[in-house]
Amino acid sequence: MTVKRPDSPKRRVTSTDVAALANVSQSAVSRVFAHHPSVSDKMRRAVLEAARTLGYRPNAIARSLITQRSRIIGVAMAYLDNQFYPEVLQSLSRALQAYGYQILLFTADETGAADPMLEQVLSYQVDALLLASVSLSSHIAEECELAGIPVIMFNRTSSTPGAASVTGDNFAGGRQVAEFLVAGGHQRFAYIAGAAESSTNRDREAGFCAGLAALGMAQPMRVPGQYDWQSAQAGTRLLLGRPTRPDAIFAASDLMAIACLEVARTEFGLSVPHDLSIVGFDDVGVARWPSYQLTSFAQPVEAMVSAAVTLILERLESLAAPPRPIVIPGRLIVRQTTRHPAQGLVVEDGERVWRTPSETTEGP
Amino acid sequence: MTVKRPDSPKRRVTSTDVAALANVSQSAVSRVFAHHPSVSDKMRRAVLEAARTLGYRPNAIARSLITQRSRIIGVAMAYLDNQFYPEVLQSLSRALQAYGYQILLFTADETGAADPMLEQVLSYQVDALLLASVSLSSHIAEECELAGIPVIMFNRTSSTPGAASVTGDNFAGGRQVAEFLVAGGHQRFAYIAGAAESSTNRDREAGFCAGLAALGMAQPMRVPGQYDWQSAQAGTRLLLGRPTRPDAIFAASDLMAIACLEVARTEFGLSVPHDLSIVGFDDVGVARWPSYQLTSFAQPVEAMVSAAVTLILERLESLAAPPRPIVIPGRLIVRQTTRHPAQGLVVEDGERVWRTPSETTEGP
DNA sequence: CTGAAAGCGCTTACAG
DNA sequence: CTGAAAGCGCTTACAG
Repeated sequence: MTVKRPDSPKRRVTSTDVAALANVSQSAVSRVFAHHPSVSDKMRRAVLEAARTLGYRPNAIARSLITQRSRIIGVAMAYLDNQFYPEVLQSLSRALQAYGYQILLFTADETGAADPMLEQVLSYQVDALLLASVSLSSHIAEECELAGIPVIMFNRTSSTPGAASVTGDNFAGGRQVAEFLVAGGHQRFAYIAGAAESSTNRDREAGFCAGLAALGMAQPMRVPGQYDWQSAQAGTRLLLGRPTRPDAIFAASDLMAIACLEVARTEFGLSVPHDLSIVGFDDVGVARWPSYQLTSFAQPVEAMVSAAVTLILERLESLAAPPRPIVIPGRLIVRQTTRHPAQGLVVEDGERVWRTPSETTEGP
Repeated sequence: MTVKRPDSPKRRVTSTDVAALANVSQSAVSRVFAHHPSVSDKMRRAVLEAARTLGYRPNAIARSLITQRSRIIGVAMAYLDNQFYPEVLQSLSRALQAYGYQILLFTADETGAADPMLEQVLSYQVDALLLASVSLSSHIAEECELAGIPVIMFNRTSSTPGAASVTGDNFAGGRQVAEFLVAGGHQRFAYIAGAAESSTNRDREAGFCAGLAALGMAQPMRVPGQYDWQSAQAGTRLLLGRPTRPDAIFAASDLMAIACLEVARTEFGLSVPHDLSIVGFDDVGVARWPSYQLTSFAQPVEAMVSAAVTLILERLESLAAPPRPIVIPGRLIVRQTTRHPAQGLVVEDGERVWRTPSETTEGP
């Protein structure tokens, strides 16, 4: 009644094979590779030698089945053309590998439909799911939590209060951008929105509007967007085609800010920042490229990733920790796409940074 | 003698639970979810309803253990700051998901050490490994093949003859760049190299040199590089600081070409392409950005990914197919960073493309 | 079409 | 410290 195997090219080496060669029990082999304390040196040596001879590696699949832990973290991500996400992915992968966890990558399909993905996530018994796509509905998160899989939102929040999430300080970022632009003497503000349903867009926009309002400025002109190049391009054309155009545009992401900058320069012949100031959000690598030198509110990838890893480990390796939202503070990095206020700029780590009056203790 | 489970928050629903509720055998549940043909409609309905009630999903880990197939493809990648790789990752993920395969992502650590990664790849019983990092040694490929795991090289070749690989046409690409630049009337050529040990760099450089030689031109000046921004920047400074500087630079990747372009413009005040022509390789998204408009040899990501998926499926789902190298042809996309020859440009899919004299049938 | 049972390769309580 | 054995949740040949 042996189960027939689909033509496996070669049988893999198992702990039983190693045990036979080393003349010990299969349990002993298992104990050696699990670094179980009660193993004699003699046995350890025998097992390791036999394992080396045969080229044995423990089968993580079998281990997962019995331990109920796959040491696999599902990561759902989209928008890989926004450089922020590859940066996160690389950093996250390194951080998790350091703790012995691997990443099973899920990307949304063209339609953005999350349900086929959900089935896979649940099937593969991932230990936790990191949801890093703004467009994926919270539904998937609820289903996973229901199935006992911890969900960590990344660069987004959940509608569920108290859910685990890591975000930059989107509201404060938006507000700082407003304060910075007002201090720089700008008069007519505009906002190029990210995806309407995303928490990042909602908070960045709310912060920007609140900041302007607090300083007695009119609310910004607003064009819709989707966190992509196309929509930012279209939005910029709309804004700059108006009879009285804005003199400061805040775009919901760096990618969108760069699209805006390109349109302003090449299609409208504007000089940035002389005719128009532009601010982005994320501070991705391209923001530093000489042709752009984009002023941007920095989301610190490393700190956000560390926080996410902390949340994951808390949920997996201890019972005590309740899920919670973590907000990572950021800084407004001031480069060449904005007219600058006379005061309030300080240098940190070789970058010029804006400090809002409330934050700085230096008087005039 | 029940194995104690580390405090699992909730027991997951198994096929046995579903069987009990539906009053059928566990095998029946398994057959329904495996789409086994011999299942009565009545039973199928009963099972599916019970499954829905309980929120059952088959456990892919358990399935993997018995079928000896994880339906997981390991993907080893680095250089995620080179936009080419995120594009590949996104496309590959979609393509594999369509066939029911998932991606387990491995990234090289800071030291570039591949061995810890190797252990993980082998442990997780991936069905195949796609090696997409130029810096990872072929050693890891050999170990995997030895363990019965098919390895597909992506955007690199293997020293092992006949190994499975997918690459752009690096040699032809380099040669076309040479022919194009010579046709454009350039005189002094330079090459900014990618990582010295990489097959992509070797072939691109060899093609470029061969193309120049065939047209009776002197060999290019050469500066070393690492496929990154820093080295391209440094290399460009070296090249442009010479008493007789090149009038055409071919960089081994778009990322390097853009770094080169930035240095030429901002540090040397050169006008591109008036004073200097620059050509990249890959045709990533940023190459199309208005500030760059980079002439670049395009590696078609979709076609390369399709070929990789084909190779993977051939190895996994049929015995017949021997591993083989696949070379995907590319096109030299002509934009604004090069002086153009009077003839030989055609328009395809809205892009200007260079056709070498040997390829085109149109007379003068 | 359906069920009972073996077995995938491990971990771990139990007994010595 | 060590071994025999149960069991993780499936798939599948076998028998009916």
